[in-house]
Amino acid sequence: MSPEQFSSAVLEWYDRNGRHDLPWQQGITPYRVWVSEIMLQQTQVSTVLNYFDRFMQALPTVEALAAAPEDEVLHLWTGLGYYTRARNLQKTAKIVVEHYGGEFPRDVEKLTDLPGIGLSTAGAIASISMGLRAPILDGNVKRVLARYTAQEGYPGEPKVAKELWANAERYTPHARVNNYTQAMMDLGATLCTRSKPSCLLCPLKVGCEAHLLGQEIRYPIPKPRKELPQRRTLMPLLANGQGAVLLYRRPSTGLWGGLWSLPELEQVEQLDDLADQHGLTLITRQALDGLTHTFSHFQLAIEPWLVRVDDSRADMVEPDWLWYNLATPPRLGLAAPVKKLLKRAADVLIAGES
DNA sequence: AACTCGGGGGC
DNA sequence: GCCCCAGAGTT
Repeated sequence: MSPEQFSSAVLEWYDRNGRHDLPWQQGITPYRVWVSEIMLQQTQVSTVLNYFDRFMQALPTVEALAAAPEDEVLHLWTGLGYYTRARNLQKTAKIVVEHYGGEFPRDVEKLTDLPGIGLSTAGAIASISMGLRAPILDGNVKRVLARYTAQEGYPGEPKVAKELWANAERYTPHARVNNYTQAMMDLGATLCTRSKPSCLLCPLKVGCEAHLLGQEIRYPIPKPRKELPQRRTLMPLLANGQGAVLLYRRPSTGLWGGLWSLPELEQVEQLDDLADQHGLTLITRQALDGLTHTFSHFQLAIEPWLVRVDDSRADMVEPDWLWYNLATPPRLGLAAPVKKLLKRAADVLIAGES
């Protein structure tokens, strides 16, 4: 789509389906738009709704904000987080009052010089409250454009950010910029969402490269993951003469809470201690192929051992321990890699007996 | 380029 | 429990 077709489609959608009732869309002034934009930095609309009107009622003008005690401003901000925003808000209010006569400068560059106002927020204030043709690139627009252009690379990289900004500038129309800016944010917030985007309702689906590829979720490319911490553990599968493996129930809280799992050892020599604790006699041991299991916060390398034991002198009733019969498996919760290992053990034991 | 600031919601 | 959210400032 040409930039004209792009912005027209977005504006038409906005007129029919955009949000027009948000508090900061009423009685639009640079002051109200500015305060809303600062509140909305890294903060969802539903959260800001609980703060905006209260803030405006207490401090209705930039002069009131400039003159307020800092404690009052922070009080009005309590619970919103990122409290530097509140302090910068008042710093900027004082500058606007003392240096600009109470009127925000109609100039993106001068706006970005004010504390707490970066390029995107400056663009939003300039376009929405002043009608200046200024692009924005907040999280919503970033997502919409990254998908529309199937933008490769993590947007945090300067090169990628530069391309996204260039596209943001390219598609920003000369007319109705105020509505266009709001429209792009609405589009990103309501249709072009991070997960489960409503592409069928999207005015840009015709030209959207990500949609064309069926890869909407792939964009924007997420921040590169830091390498996960590595841990290792030994998991012995103690198999008795009846083809059953010893499991224990993990504490109800924490990792694999309440699930049944295999014992864990740091080194194979600890097998003797483990056997002693359960009154077992070791017969043979056999290393199985290792496997890795990835958690959200670390990666676990598992070294499984199939260990045949004699349990004839074992105490059968230990709380939170049981013999899991591989031929007639009971129905209980197993950690994923444990389930996998039990299947392997069953295969080996059956193959070994036949 | 990486880190910090923060509370809340989605999955 | 992560990731992400109408980001910006600091190191």
